[in-house]
Amino acid sequence: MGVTIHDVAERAGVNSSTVSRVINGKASITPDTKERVYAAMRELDYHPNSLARSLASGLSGVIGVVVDARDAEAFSNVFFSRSLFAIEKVAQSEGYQVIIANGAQSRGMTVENLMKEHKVDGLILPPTTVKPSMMETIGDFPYVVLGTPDTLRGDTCWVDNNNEQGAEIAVKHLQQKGYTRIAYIGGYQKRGFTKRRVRGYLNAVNGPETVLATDGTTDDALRAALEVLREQDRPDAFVCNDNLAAFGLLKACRELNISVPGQVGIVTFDNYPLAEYMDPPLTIVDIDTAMLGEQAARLLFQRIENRSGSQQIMLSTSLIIRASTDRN
Amino acid sequence: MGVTIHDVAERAGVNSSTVSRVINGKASITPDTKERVYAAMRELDYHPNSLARSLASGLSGVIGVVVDARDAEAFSNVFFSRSLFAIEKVAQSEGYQVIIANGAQSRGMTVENLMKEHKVDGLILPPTTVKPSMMETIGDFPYVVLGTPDTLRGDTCWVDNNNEQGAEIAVKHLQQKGYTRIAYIGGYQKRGFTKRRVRGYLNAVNGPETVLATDGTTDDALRAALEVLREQDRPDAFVCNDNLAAFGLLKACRELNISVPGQVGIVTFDNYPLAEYMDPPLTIVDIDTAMLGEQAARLLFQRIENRSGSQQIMLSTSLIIRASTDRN
DNA sequence: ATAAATCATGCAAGCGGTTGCACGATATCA
DNA sequence: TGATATCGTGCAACCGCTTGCATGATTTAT
Repeated sequence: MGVTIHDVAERAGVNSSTVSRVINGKASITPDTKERVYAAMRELDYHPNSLARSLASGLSGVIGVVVDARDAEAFSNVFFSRSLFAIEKVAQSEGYQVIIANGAQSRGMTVENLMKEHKVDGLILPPTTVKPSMMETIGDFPYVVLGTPDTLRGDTCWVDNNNEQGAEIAVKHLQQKGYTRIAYIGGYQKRGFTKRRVRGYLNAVNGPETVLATDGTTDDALRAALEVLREQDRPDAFVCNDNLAAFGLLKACRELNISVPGQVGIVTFDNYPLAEYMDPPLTIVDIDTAMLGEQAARLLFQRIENRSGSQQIMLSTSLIIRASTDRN
Repeated sequence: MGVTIHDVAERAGVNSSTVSRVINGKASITPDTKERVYAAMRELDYHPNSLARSLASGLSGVIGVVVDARDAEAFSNVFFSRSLFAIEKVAQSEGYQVIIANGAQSRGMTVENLMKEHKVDGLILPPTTVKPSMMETIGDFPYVVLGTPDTLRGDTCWVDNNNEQGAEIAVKHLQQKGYTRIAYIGGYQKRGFTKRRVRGYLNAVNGPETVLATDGTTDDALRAALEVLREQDRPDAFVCNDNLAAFGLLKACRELNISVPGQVGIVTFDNYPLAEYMDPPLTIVDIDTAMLGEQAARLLFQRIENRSGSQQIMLSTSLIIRASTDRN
C-alpha cells in the first residue's frame, strides 16, 4: 500500500531510525547518507504517515477552534471566518493543522474529547466556554480564549479587542461633532462584549443616557429605533452594537425621513466590508478580527511550546470616519 | 500519564482486546464482561487515544475542507462559513472531525499532503483545484467538489447550485415585471459560476444583451454601472453577479437619482442576510449554501464508505421576491 | 451421549513512526 | 601515540489500539 519509512531505509541502505533522523533533522548525519536518504524518499514518493508520527511523538500537530452554535448561525460569522483564516495561516506556518468544532450540542464533551482523545495539542475557545467546570477539565492544557471571558481568572489566557475603549472613542467622536443626545442601541446587554461596550458608552457619555436593548436582530433594532426616534427629545446620535443594529437604525431613519448625518449621527462596531457602501457610508469602530485571530494563534503556540505563564492581550481599536458622522 | 486501554483491561480483569471489542461493539461479549469494562472505563475516566486508534485502523476520522485564498479573503466567505458549518454538522453526526486547509500558497502540496500523510479520509475541494494534474495525484481518493469544476469529467463528484437556471429565472422574472432592457453586471466572466450565470442570462434574455464585466469589487461595479446608466438607451433592469455588484449598482442609482424599482429593476445572486434590509430590499436568487455544504458532506461520506460510482448533484435555485423588482 | 458448531476471550503481531542506549569509527588532546 | 571525547548509525523497545488466529467453554445437532 503506502511507502513506509522502512522502504526508504532499505532503498537508501540505512536503518529506519536514520531516515527518521534525516527527516526530523535532530541529529548529525553524514551529508552523503543524507543525500541517499533524500534520493530514496524522492524516488519512492515517500510521505511520512502523520498518524504514526503523532502516536510516537505524542503530538497531534493539530489545534482546535471551538465555535458557539450561536455565533455559527448568527450573522457575525464574518467575524468568525476572518479570525479563522488568520488562525489557519499562523498554524500553517507552524506546521499545524486546524480543526473546527462546533461546541453546540454538548459543549463540554466536545472540548473534553478533543483534549483527552489526543486529537489536538491546543484549543482556541469562545468566551462562553469559560466556566469553572470547564476550566477544571481543561486543567493546564494549552488554550486561548478569543474574546474576554465573563468570569475572569488571572490564569486565563485571552485575546480581545478593547470594547470599552472602542465605545468611548465612538462617543467622544460624536461629541466632538457636536452631537449631544447620544444613545446606544443593540444586543443582549448583560453579557460579553456588549456589556463592555455599554460600559464604555456610559463612561464617556455626559448627556442623557439611553441604552436600547434588542434581541440582536435587525428587525428588533428597527422597532427600537422607531420607538425612540418618535419621542420628543429623541437622540441625535447612536452608537450601534453591530451592523445588524446599524441596519435597523438606518432603516428607521429612512422611514421617518430623518437625515443622516444631518439630524442623526451614527457610529457602529465591526468592520463589516459593506459598511463603506451604505447610504451614507458608516463611521465604524474598526475591529481587526484577522489580527485577533493571529494573536490568539501565536499565543497558543507559545503556550504549547512552553506551558509558560498566562497572558492577556487587549488590542485597542480605532475609528474609521465616514459620512454617517460627517456634519458641520 | 494518560489512562490506556491496558489500564482499563487490568481493572476489569480482562484482556485489552476485549476492551477494544467492547468499545467498538464488533464482537459478542458477555453482558457481565461488558458491564465490568464499562465500569472500569468510567472509574478511570478513560478516553481512547484517537491517534493510536487511527494508526491501527488506518482511518484518521477526519475530512479536510480546502479553501481558495481568493475565496478566503473575499467577501464571499459568508458563503464559505455557512457551507463549512453545514459540513461540520454532518461530519459530527458521522463521528468525524473537520480540518480546514487554505490551499493558497501551494495548492497542490496541500491536497497531496493531506492525502498522503493520512491526515484525512476524504476531501471537499473548491472547483479551482480540479485540474488534470491534480486529478492524477488524487486518484481514487474520496473527494467531492463544492461547485462545478470548469473542466468537467464524468467521474468527478460535485455538488453545486444551478447557476444557469438561477440566472434564467431572474431574467424571466424581470421580463414578467415588464422590464425589457436587461443587463448583467459583475464578476470575472470567463470562469466558474459567473460564466454559467452569464450563460443563463444570455439564454433567457430576448432584448438587447449587455454584459458588464468587473474586477469583482463594489467599486468597479459602481464605475461600470455609472457608465452604462449614463448612456442613451440605458438598461432598465440588472441581474447582479453578487452582492458586491448589487451594492455598486445601488450606489450608482442613488448618485444618478434613478429610482429602484421604478426606473431600474434589480435581482442579485447570493442569499446575503442583509439583502432584505437594503433600500430597497433586494429580490434575490436564493442560494442555499448550507444545503450545498450538507449535500457535499453526505456525498463524501458515501464515497468514503464504499468508493462507489461518482455522482453530481445540482440544486435548483429559487427566487425570493422583494421590493427591488416590485413595480406596477 | 458424542461430534460439530458457536461463543467469549486471550495472545501476539502488527500499524509506522520516534528515541534512548550502545558501539565502532574518527577526531581531539596532552 | 595512547587516552578520551565526539560523531554517525544501528538496535530494539515503545506509543496505544486493532485484529486474525487459537483455545477452552458452551450450545446445538444427530
